[in-house]
Amino acid sequence: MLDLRYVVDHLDEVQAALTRRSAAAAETLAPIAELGKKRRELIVAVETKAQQRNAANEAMAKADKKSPAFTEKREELKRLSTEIKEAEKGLAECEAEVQKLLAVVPNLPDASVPVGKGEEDNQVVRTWGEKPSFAFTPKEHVELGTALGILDFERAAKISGARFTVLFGAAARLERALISFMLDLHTREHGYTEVLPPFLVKDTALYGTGQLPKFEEDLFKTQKSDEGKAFDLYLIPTAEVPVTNLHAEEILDGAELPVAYTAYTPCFRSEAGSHGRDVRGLIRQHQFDKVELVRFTSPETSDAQHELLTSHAEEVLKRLKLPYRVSLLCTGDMGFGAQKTYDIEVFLPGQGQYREISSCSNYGDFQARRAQIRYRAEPKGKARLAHTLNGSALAVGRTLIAILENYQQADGNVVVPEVLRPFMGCEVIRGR
RNA sequence: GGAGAGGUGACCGAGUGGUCGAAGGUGCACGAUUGGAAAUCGUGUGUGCGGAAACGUACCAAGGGUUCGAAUCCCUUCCUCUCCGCCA
Repeated sequence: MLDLRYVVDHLDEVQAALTRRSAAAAETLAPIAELGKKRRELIVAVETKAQQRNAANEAMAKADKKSPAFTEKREELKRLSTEIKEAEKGLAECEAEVQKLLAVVPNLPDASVPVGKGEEDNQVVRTWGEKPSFAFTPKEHVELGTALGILDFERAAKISGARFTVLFGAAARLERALISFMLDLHTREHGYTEVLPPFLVKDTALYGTGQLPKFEEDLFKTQKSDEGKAFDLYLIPTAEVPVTNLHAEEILDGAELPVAYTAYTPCFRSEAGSHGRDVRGLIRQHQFDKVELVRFTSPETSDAQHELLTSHAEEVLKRLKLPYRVSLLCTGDMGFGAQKTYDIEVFLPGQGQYREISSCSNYGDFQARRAQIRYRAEPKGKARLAHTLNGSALAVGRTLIAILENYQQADGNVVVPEVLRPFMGCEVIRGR
């Protein structure tokens, strides 16, 4: 969420910045600023009256309760009190209105983010690794996995419908190996603390990270209701939600920054708008595994921390010897809350193209303001909003695909990347 | 699921209608003392909002109500703890 005060006081500047991302979003700013001004006026009005009431009440406390003056004063205060309640109601409505509007305004893009409409305007900033060469036509993971009997889409559909997959044998084990490998790397070498958070969260947590109120249709919501007692939790779409909210409404000790967490969780997405895209295989699923990195930093260091976090995600691909490239997303392709995002795309020989396997974003104070995540740089200093960052490192299912496609052999078997062999207990996947 | 007890500041804990943003303690910060430290003493120590500031205002789980006035009384919800039941 943007800072209301800043929007009111620097409307032109904020409008210009947001226009780079979306003209439509920028148009909502003027009415917000108007309401912001109105809000200030209402606050002054309410507080002036409250001050009168408080002073009068103090006098009442000392007055003789039987005197006629007391009775008279009481009547007067009754009126004032009613007035205050009215005024407070108006203020609350104004406040609610402005919050409602502000809650759906996306973050301002960082100055270094290129302006663009969509994917095609993203900038490739670096490429790593050699694309493998094959003496045969490389297959896609669906074909490979199905032939090996380790990926089963039909049975998944029987149980759960479209966009689910059953992993058997070596694939299930590979998934688990990847999770362990990634977590070990991040905890032992990159300094992250491992977290295993709840997979069901309250709406407030989703509001904190920005999925709500605007993107409810992408989420799965539980509905256990009995006799008026609601149990309305959402399945997490990413570990970012519970992990970032770990420090919601907290004031962190500046000396402990940056705080770095890594978490494995399954992720659940209804992907309501994605009908027809990536229908085959496990690229786009309702449920998938992901290892996430989350960092809490000071504003001064968040850019450097963003580069660092991205490098941690890249390191996973380097160790697995999977070719990839890193793109700086343009304003039109960035997520709602991000101020700057790098996508890491892995090369999939079967598809003959790069596909997203990680997205690493700096959210600035956008999430911190929503979730009230603050820190104190000096022991007696003022509490300031922290910056939050997160990135996938990596999306496990897509990593599994990348391994199948990049390490496939002419006979349809798949060589296990060296670093995973201790976890897999074998060098080649030959079937279940 | 049944029965009971609670939710007060960084923490512990007092406070049953006005003088309470809240005693006392711990912790923390600064100062004094000391060769240095411990101990001791003194001072300070929440957050948001409005304001250039002075200051004002709001907040004692959350929301609503009673009252001129609520941390204190009433209602609802949420959460925590104890015992029993159920359960991986």
